[in-house]
Amino acid sequence: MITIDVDSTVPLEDQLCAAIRSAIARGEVSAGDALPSVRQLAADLSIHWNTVARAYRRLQDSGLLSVRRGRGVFVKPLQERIDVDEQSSARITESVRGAITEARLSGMNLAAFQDLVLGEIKQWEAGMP
Amino acid sequence: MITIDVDSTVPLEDQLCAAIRSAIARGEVSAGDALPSVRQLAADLSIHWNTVARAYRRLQDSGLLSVRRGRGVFVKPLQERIDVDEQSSARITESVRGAITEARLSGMNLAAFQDLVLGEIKQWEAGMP
Amino acid sequence: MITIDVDSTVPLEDQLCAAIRSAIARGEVSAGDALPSVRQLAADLSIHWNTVARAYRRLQDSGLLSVRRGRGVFVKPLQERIDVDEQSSARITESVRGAITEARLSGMNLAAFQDLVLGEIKQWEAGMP
Amino acid sequence: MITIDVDSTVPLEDQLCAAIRSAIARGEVSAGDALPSVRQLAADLSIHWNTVARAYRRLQDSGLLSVRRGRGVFVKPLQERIDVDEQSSARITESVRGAITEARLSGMNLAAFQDLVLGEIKQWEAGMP
DNA sequence: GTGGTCTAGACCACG
DNA sequence: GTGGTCTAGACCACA
Repeated sequence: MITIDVDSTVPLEDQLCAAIRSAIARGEVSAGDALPSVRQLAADLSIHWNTVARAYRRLQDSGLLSVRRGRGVFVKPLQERIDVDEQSSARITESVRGAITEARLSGMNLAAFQDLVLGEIKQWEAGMP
Repeated sequence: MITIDVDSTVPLEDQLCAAIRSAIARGEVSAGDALPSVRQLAADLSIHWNTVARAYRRLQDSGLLSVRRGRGVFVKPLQERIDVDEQSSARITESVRGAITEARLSGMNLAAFQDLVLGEIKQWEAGMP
Repeated sequence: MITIDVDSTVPLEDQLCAAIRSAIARGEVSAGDALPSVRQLAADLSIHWNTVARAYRRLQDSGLLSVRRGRGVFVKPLQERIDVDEQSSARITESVRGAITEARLSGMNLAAFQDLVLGEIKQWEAGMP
Repeated sequence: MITIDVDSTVPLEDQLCAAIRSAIARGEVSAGDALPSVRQLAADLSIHWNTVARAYRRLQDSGLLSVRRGRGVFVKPLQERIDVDEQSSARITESVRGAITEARLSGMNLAAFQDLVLGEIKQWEAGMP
């Protein structure tokens, strides 16, 4: 399910991108699936369809979606995605370091953090088919 | 070392906050240490001092820094910080999930991700005094 | 061989026109040769036959193809083509300038660019009957 | 000088991108120079400033410009551009082949084409400092 | 002052 | 029907 918070200071477009990325990552939509049309999703979220179109386009540019005029929007299969190799590896590491930064700043115990991470990974594992 | 990227779309102010948080988290500056003055840091980074002042202000509001007029800016010790438990726990989890999302989107192996995280944690451990 | 990229932002119709023009230019199909039928080509490319029909129509209008109902689609001989002198000269110059713009933007050496062009021309020469 | 044709079927945004690329390539604006502000250029061209902003952003994404909120828009020096190596080389070759395609389609003589290209290159040379 | 985001709605071209 | 482009103008955040 894709949801956004119109009261957040984070731009709707960014929220949408994140929500869709997350939905794909969690497997809620699979490769080849069609996403709601620009106008449909906009209506569901009560935002302007232009905002949805911009988010879809950004995700196409980053290789996650295939936006086809007159056809609709589709999730690309993993192997056809562009950035799998170079960029994404760096982005994952960056993400992990960001999490560690948060943990250290709040004085979290090293062991506690490790538990947290392993717990989240377990949930990931559990959700897998 | 605090660096920023003037070409990024991320506001300089946000970048600064993140960079200072990260420096504190990595232990480059310790509790009680003084940070460069607003004008000094602004000159070092070639940005407007107003931007630095606003970033310092935000970090003060979130309890990380102590800004004393005429004295300077100092890193607060952990126990004096405000947000240790309440918000930060949620933020850490959010961060970890973000990392997992990235990993899944790029088709990364579960075990590989776990290795990556544990490796980063080890580096954290090693850097600790 | 005619290929298209359904994920491109460039309209399929435009891609098709360009691909056919290129195939003719490269001599893959010669004057008098028949092109695949609208429905045949559409099936080969997995696109709507309407799109193919429109592309053929455009190329007919620009004098490259001859579409004969019930017979098929044929490549016109050069001398029967319409636009040999008038527009095309301008278009060629425009094309060349575009290439030069690209070269300059990427800081390419003048001599290197000249070599590149002469090399490509040689390939053209070699491919000629 | 940056001009566009509002009657063209080519999107204004695309025309703008091309015009700015060309202006940079021809050396009308140099590395470090400021471009007109979004609203200024829009007023000059009698189009909406949003369209200008989108074009500027695309050129930033492709590494040609540096768009700084609150500061303005600047031309990046060559060495700081992103795509100099891999992509642009392919794009130049593609461009050259496009020009050759046009030439062959219009039945242009091989020697004539070569002359045309060398002439254009001379103009490039002449315009260089 | 700058650019960024969002809404609103017209109009177009593609499939 | 789809998405794409452009205009228009409000509102915001940054420098």
